[in-house]
Amino acid sequence: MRKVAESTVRRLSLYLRFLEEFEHDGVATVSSGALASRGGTTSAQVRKDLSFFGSFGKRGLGYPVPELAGRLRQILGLERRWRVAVIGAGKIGGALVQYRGFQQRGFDIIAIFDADPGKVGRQWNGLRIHDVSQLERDLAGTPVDIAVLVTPADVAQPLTDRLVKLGVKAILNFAPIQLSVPDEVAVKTVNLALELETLSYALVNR
Amino acid sequence: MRKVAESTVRRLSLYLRFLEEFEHDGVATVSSGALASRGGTTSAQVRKDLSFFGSFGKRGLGYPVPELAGRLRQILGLERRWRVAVIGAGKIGGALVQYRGFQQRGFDIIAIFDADPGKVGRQWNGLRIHDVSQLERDLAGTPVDIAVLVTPADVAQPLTDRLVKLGVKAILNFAPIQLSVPDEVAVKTVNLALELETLSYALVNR
DNA sequence: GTTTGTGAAACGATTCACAGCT
DNA sequence: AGCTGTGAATCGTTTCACAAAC
Repeated sequence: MRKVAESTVRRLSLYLRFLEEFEHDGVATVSSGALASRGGTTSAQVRKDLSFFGSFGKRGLGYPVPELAGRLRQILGLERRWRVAVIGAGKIGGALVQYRGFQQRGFDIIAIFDADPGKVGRQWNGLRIHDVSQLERDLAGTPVDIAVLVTPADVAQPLTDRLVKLGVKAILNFAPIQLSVPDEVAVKTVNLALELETLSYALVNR
Repeated sequence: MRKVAESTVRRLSLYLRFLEEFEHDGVATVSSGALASRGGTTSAQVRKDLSFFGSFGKRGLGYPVPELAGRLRQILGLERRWRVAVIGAGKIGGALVQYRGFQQRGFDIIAIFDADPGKVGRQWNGLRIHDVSQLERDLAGTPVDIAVLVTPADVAQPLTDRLVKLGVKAILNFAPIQLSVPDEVAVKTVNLALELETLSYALVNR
């Protein structure tokens, strides 16, 4: 079960969303074709994706909606809650902290940090913004699973090094920089400028 | 020159960022290896990526930094400015409007829309928030190249249809939904929940 | 000697197609 | 009859390796 493509994991995440809609509508079983059409892919792709993790369907019938949703939650690690620290209390950090989707999906923001003394001490969503210089002290007894980096590019790498030393095993990075981390740490970078530039490319190349 | 992989375009965008740093530091030429190490890829990959668009280097020497940067800007469509409309004046929309990277890279936000009467009429960064019901009237004489969708999922598709009818040719979508558009319209979806779930998957699978 | 540009090889992901179960 | 599960075929991307240019 090791060595599943990232593209597969992303699709599983989409399938889960669709399954939850089907579940909500009281649909009992769903075919790979139905799942595929909702997700812009093919039925063969859906079956192949699921086959990496087991066989959950019944031939001639399809997949039982609640069971498959449950298995996907299990596979994606959504049956437990994750402890998230947000580093950077700027506009994007603020939007993220407010975003209810985090909580809903099992991601609990347990701490917010910033370097600006004007922001430190303020409350956001009931959480006090801490001084990032106290990162090590404040997180000493508090395991953090995921750090969300929402800082300027120039401090992102040193902060990453500190977070890794604190035992953080996954980083969602919004700084426009390619972070270097040890192999055992997972990083996902969201780079808005880059997304816009792929659109710009698409606009000039047609 | 048609049919270049999206992964290639994304890397070109990264290379451009590095080239601009080299340019700033007064470096005159750069090898594919140097570019690769900054971007977490290989020298062969860099050369292959560039080879889709021409040959810009000198054997034995490397690539002339300012020339290559210029060519990449050209390829990526960053030599002109793009007109961007933001649909949705929520937290994320606000963060985007404030984000200086847009302006810097040639993306001018020319209009903001929202459905909430409490927000319509307010000023954001010198731009008045317009009523989204007036989208067609307000954009009638104003060509929009790119729309940034920052709305709830349930209104994203109908809004997309209206935007496409208005001639928008590219959409940066933050709504957690798979948009359907005609072939000639480019869509990039940024789905934060999905990014978090890939991290969650990485955390449980090691 | 160094580094590009590029066919060819290797690798990885998607699609096909069908046997096997319900 | 319908739909899954999966090897095999196909397609696309990355890496290799080397001749050509400087």
